[in-house]
Amino acid sequence: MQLHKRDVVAKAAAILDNYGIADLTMRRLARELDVTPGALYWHFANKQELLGAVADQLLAPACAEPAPMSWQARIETVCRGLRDALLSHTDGAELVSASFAAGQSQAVEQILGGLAEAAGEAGVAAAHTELAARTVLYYVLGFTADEQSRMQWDAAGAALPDTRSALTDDPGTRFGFGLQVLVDGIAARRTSPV
Amino acid sequence: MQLHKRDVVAKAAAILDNYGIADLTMRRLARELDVTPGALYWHFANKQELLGAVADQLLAPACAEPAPMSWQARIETVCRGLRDALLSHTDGAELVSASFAAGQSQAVEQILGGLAEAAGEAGVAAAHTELAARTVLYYVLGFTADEQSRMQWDAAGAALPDTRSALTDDPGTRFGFGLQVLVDGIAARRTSPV
DNA sequence: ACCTGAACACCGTTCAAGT
DNA sequence: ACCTGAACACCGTTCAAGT
Repeated sequence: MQLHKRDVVAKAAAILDNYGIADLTMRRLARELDVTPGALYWHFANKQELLGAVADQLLAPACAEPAPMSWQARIETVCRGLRDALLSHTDGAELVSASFAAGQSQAVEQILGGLAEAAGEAGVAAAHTELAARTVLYYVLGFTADEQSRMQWDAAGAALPDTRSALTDDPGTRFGFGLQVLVDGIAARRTSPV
Repeated sequence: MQLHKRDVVAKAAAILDNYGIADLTMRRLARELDVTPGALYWHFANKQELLGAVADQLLAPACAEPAPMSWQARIETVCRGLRDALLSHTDGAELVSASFAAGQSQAVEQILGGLAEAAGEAGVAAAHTELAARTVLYYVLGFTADEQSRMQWDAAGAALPDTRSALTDDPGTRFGFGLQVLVDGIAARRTSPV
């Protein structure tokens, strides 16, 4: 039967989850779909475009507009949602970072828009809201890519020492620290009254 | 004559500068050094280790300990030095990000140490200085990788519109905005008097 | 000790030709 | 319109064998 874009994206996501981004190749994807590599190029211009489609599917849950709330809560909600989405698939942060860098993720642009809006509500000058949004995004992508690569290293390595304290070792708490830094920093950049 | 590590790293840096990271392959590097690809594996365990050595050479100018100054100035100095080093070679930010993610850059760890020290001077609790340092690093790497990939896009594309205002378009100024957000955010995280 | 030769197991992409 | 077959131009890594 016919190959559809959505089947290709779904199989790509499955490979990502089961084997990681290094094994997500056009040839392997074609093999698992029982087609020739060339067939994929009828549906996607190139590998980057295909990866962008996978990234956007992965980010769909993080694109929902949140209910009205304070700008601080909105930034926190968007960032936690983004991190959760990235963590939901193996190498999700790496995939999304690459797609963003290649300008192939419409979903990231949307998330960036939401963050910029929140920065505007915080009182950041209109000319700087986009900068504030990008600053936050770089943090979320950097932190989560790091977190996810450590998870893989840990999974293959020794057991964790049980001297864990939530304040320094729980990834969610660690993530929150940087988030708080950024929220406080944005508050300090306000140029207009709220 | 004999192949030395430093010759390999120097030639790799030259390929990076002239053709970009996509063309920095083990086979091409070997060809330009007039050796067989296998020869490189006598000197380096794998490609990641070699790229780590290139990253560390590139970052050497950013590793100098700065003169005594306020913690704010120190963070700014370290970050500007890091960005300058990344911009000094084509795809420098991408190379360093990859080497850092692979745990192959001793220089990045050193820079991270300097940032953590500055956070400590700012009054951030000892348990959190490393988190603060990473937050800053993710920003510098993310911003600069983005900046550098746009440079390549612009170089191939149309001329820039001349409606440029330094406040929103000069990359150095744009970089400073996020830096200020982080510095102010760290100041807000102080738990002990300075 | 240091390097070659040759192989192994792959890549992304293109495109004439088929159905 | 959609896909195959086959090619093009590559990859990283290993390792017996040479010097």
